Amino acid sequence: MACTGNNLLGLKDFPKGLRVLLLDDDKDSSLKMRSKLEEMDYLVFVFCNEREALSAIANKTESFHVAIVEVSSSNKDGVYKFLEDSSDLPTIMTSNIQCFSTMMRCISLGAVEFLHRPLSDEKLRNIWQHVVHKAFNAGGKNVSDSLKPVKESVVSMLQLQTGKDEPDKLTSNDTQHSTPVLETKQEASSCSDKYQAPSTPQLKHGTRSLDNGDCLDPTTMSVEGESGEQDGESKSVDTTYGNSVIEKAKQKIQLQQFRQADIKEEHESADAFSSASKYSPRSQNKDCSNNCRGDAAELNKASAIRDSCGAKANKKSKVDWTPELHKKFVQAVEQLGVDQAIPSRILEIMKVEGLTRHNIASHLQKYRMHRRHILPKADDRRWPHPRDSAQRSHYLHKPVMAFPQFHSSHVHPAGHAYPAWMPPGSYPSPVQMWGSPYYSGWQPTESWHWKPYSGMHADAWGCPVMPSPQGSCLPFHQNAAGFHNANEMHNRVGMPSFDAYPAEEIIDKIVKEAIDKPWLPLPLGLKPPSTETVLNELSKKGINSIPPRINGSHLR
DNA sequence: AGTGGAATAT
DNA sequence: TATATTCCAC
Repeated sequence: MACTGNNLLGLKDFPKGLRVLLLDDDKDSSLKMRSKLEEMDYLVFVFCNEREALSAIANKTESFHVAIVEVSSSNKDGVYKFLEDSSDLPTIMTSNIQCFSTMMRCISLGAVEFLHRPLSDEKLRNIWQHVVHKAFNAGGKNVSDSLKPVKESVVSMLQLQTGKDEPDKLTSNDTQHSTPVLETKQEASSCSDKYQAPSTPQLKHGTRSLDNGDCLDPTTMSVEGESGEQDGESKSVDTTYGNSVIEKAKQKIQLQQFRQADIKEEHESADAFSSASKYSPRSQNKDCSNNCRGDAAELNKASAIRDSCGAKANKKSKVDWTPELHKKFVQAVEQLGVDQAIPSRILEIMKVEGLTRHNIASHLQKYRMHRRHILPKADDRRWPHPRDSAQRSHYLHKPVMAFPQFHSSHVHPAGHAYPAWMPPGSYPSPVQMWGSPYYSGWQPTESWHWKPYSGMHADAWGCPVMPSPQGSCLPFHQNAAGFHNANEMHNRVGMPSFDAYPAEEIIDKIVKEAIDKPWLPLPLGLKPPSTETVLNELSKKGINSIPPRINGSHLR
């Protein structure tokens, strides 16, 4: 399989004999990978957990040329540890998960490349590049014994290649990697320090502060639940991590997380879901009592290196109310009207597979509770008479506090991912789904797990979600923005404080918007007024037609 | 029996 | 804390 191209004859059977450390706690996955690699003439050594792998490395230093490490939501700790402790070994990450921070952290810890599954054969075959790269970048003296032969081999190959006008492809259809690598390596010694993977934008090892590199995102974890082992190489294995990837992941998340919740669902592919238990760095395999392949893997003995990893575990039973899901929920509630929103109907409208009435009831309970906090006694309130400004203010100031959520959805419209370099404080934390999106301080680890998909928090509790994309929240957002700056301090549960009241004119604006544009959803807390009152009001404002929404029918 | 909703458990 | 589960009235 390896070296099939004509021009590879000169390269002999180069990758042959390169020793690959394969760390993957999923048995099936590692077996597949192993056989592929062996087909390519690599020598593969499979490990189920990082301990075994690390001890193998320690016992026989430099006995591996390159490592391939599978990272999943449940084994990140181990993987990070492995990366930390095996800094000398070029390590390629593979994963089903689309978690940017995980990716970033791995790279920061020294991984040379992060490949998303499914892996193409080409990617796999080309892992030798990292070995060569290291061989030439480690500096003349520091080239380890195991790398010397590689280096010499490559040098001789290059000499053989001299005279050919073109470096050529190493494999029949390799597109990007091999050529540049081969071209560079002659001057590699003069090449500066970086050991840069051929296709992965990479940070210098250890340069990056990892203070916030934890992981972060159950939503992301959900992604990996997807039939990871779609062996078809159909998907392009693009190592660049563009927004499109994130977007795709986001789109899938919802379905996946419910699929996984469904007990009947059997084929869970590479990674079982463990998002139910929050990931806590540095607590390897600790909280895995009820599932976690990590445990199983850890129990494996070194002698059993090449097998016995299995134990796919657990189905997650908890529904993860991702922002998307919540958005859908709120949408349904809005559609039904808060008063008429009952679990069964919400369920109907949401049409989310796997979601049960109970799930919704539970969420609804929480939702209502939250609203109650925001709008204490709101139910008893009546649409205030504008003439009585004191009363109006009294009635409105609390409902109004929900507006910042519009801000959230507008300044950062759903579907827009923030650049990774954007300081975390620069965008509203998705964590504030239930509360104010304005708290911009650092979140506890488990709290900011949505960060990578920062677009996802677009809707917050009570934020009326538009059924159609009209940008219709804008007015509210603008209004809200006017006062909310004075209101950035919140209590510990993220609820807005009510100390500062919005300016009267802002309230006026909001009310006016609500009246003038009845097709927009009412801001949270603004109860549809009685027809009578409204008619009164409208006539005062010179409006004679009665918008359908105010008339009692629901936005559809 | 099925539902909604509050209370309670995990 | 978030979500599931239980309980109870209807």
